[in-house]
Amino acid sequence: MTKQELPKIYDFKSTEPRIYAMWEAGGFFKPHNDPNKPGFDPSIKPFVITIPPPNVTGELHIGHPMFVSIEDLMTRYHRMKGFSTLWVPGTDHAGIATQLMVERELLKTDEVTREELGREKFVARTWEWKHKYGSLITNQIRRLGASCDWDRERFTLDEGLSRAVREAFIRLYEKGLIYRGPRLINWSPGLKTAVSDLEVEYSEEQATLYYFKYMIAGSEEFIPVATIRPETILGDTAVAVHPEDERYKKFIGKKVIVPILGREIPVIADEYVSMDFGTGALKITPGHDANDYAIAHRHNLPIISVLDKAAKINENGGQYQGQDRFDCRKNIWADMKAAGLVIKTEPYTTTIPRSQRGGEIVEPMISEQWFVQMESLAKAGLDAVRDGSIKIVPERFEKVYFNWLDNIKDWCISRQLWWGHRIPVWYCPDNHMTVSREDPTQCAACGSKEIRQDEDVLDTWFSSGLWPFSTLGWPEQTPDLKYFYPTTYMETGYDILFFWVARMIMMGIEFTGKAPFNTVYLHGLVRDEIGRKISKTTGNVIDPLVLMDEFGTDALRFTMLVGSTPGNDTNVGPKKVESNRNFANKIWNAGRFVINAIDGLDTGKHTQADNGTRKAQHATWSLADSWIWAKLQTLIRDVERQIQSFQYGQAGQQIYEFIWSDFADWYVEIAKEQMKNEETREQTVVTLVRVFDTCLRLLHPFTPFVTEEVWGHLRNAILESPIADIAKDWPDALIIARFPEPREPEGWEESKLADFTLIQELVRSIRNLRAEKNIAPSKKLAANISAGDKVDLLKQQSAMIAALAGLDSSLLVIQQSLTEKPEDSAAIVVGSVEIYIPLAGTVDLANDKPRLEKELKEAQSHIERLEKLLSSDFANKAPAALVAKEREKLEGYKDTAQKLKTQLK
RNA sequence: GGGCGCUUAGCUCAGUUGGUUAGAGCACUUCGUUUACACCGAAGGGGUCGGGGGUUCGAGUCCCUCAGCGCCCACCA
Repeated sequence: MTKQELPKIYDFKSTEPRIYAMWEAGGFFKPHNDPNKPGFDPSIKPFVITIPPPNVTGELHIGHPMFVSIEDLMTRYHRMKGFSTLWVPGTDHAGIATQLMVERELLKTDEVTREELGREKFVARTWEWKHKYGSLITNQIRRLGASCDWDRERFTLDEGLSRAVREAFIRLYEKGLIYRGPRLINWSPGLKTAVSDLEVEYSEEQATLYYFKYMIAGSEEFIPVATIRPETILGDTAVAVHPEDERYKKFIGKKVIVPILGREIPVIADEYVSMDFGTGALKITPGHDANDYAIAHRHNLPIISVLDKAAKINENGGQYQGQDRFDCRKNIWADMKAAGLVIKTEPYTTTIPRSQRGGEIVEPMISEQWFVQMESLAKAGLDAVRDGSIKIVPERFEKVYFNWLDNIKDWCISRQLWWGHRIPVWYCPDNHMTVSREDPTQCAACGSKEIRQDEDVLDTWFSSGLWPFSTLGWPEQTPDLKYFYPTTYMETGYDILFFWVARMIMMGIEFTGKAPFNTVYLHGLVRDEIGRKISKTTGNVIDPLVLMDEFGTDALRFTMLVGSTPGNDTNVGPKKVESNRNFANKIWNAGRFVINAIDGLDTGKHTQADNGTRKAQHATWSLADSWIWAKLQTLIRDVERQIQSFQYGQAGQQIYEFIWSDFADWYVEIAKEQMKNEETREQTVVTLVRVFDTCLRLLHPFTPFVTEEVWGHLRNAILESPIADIAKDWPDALIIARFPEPREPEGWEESKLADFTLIQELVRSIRNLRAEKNIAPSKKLAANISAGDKVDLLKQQSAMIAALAGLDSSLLVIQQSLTEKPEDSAAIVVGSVEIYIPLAGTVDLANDKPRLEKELKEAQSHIERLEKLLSSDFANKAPAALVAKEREKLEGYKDTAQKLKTQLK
């Protein structure tokens, strides 16, 4: 492939699908060491991630690129490191979300509700939906470049995982950790199902506090009580006061009359009641309030439910029966007012419990549900993190995790939904329970054939909690499970630490005896360009598909990775993605340049030195060759260290800067010069190739598409060139190439770095002068250089300096010291080096003085600072090397200052 | 009521064993279409690192404290 055939602009649109198809068809996403295949070697270390399964009916949102970018980076990095790498993909049945979606669709197309359709048909319908649209999200995940082993794709409701769910339920049940019973739970009236504590969100809202009278039976006296939910008065079974409260002590043990209903209920004493809050008296509604429920238990109070499943007042609500909870609130208050029981109302800010899904107000209600007893599970989960079996990144989330598990409550796992894993419990007419791994045909206790299965399904998170091992075949001891479990990293958002991560840990330990992963990496949430939470109502939704269409997948991925740090939220907007699109294009064009350089090599003229021989030829390298190679070694070390410590953003940033600033802006420009010379040409191309190849390898986990594409072209170009040996052990695709390792010892050729930095400074100063003096870039300048002890270096590098700074080589004089100061020249001073640019006639040199004075002033301020520093305790207490470095700097500035002073005389 | 995070250039953010002129992208100014790239290049301008105190030879980085913003957890009617 020659330059003409490669377009100037990287065409990600046609490249990405082609590259992905190539990877997938090539089997590159599969672990190279597969326990199901002959030749399996158990001693090879696996690296495993199970994907946080997206909702099967979901569509790509901006959160997906975040986790895919990170997990794919982790996966690709380890694959390139030689691990037998497996990223298990899959989807979640997402009970409520999916059911709602299908219900909505059903209503629209068929105008029937799910109840009208019936359970069996509805579930069938949902499966249809899943088959039809389930691949939408996985294809979108593919588009992000995810290198998952799609042959191992799983679904939480598929046969194997359903078996796992049933096994897990039964084991917990047999252990006595699962129980069923009426408890106060959070009820979602719209969805008509119980939800767990975690699914309730509390929002601060303006509400009204209603003050009213609880009349003492047979008396004109009353106890004032306040409530936010007057309709719950219907379910009151006591009024509680503090035992020490002088105001109400006399009423303890007496009866009060429930407004409107006229029931008599006791006045009780309980220390829970705070005397200095509200009226100091508390109405007790055990059926609809968690605290009241607890108090009722202490005092053996009856429990009255007044709401039905739709949150309408039930038969216990007397005349209000059938009213909606909020209508009842108004009506009962009006009636109480009429009865003279009302004291006052006042505005009040309080926390309102709302359903995480849909946002409706959730009601605490008594209901028959299934629970998992969490205490022992939580303890094991705590220990695993405490003893270091599991590490959480960033560490601060460990505290959050501990805090939650330390205060854990039993988990309500039953949901009154149809889409999900049905609870594997059957009842006979005598209400014997049969709990079974296989669907039973008769009651285990009485043999009755008339058994019916529990109507409820399990909380979606119950099956997700098994994900790291259920996807690998558990409860079967499959080869996959034996080799790939426990998995390595669990990467997900901090927002589901409790929902998912904690439960996977607890269930993993419970069922497999092992922590399901050794590291939890938590990423932050994606916010919009100015840091607002993304929501449909704000209208700031960012569609990743649009971003990919416009800027390419690599650009989006790089944006996600760079500038974000573990556990912190990230702002994303099109501008960032655009600048990273430019980066992809930069890589493309750097590639074009290198390929072009290879194509320029003349087969006849070049010896076929092999790679090893070239490696030994450092002595023949130019300063620039050594410099870029030395910087590359540092880069490799830094990137390795950063990836190991999960600083992916930093790693990406460093590679970016190396490619753009060091390689493209400096080395490539120098290479253009070096390639003009037959003697340095081949070596230059070899350096270009080796450095650029390393860059592509380093970058591949970040921006897989463009690196793979360019690398392919590069490889082809090399293989057809006289330096083909360089690529002779390269694999077919970059995705399976080895990740770079340092090739030289630390600190290799450090002196070259300093030498090159001096050249850079000189070149910059000359360019600066040109800019300041408004000298046309095309104008070649003459220069006299007094180089002092750098004379040999500058003489050797004169061609390079001339080329980079736009000097005329034939008018470039470099001497140790000039015999006399050139007239009519602008002077530049860098340390001991003085450069004179004759500018007579072109510019007015009279006004050159301020420039030099400014520089002198600057140098002097440095001298002052450094002298102060070096005369302080710093000189005695700081590491010697550091002190020496500062001394050297001081000498440099002194040189500069002194020379500038002479200039100014 | 507890806990956590953030506060660094006009904007959005990096800056992990404390090391001495604090970085990037975008935006801005000037110049430039030199055969990798104008999705580019060159040269610039711009920051008392939220305030105060402390530890240290040395603090954006560690400790204390205050302030503002945000998040999580929590049973006060």
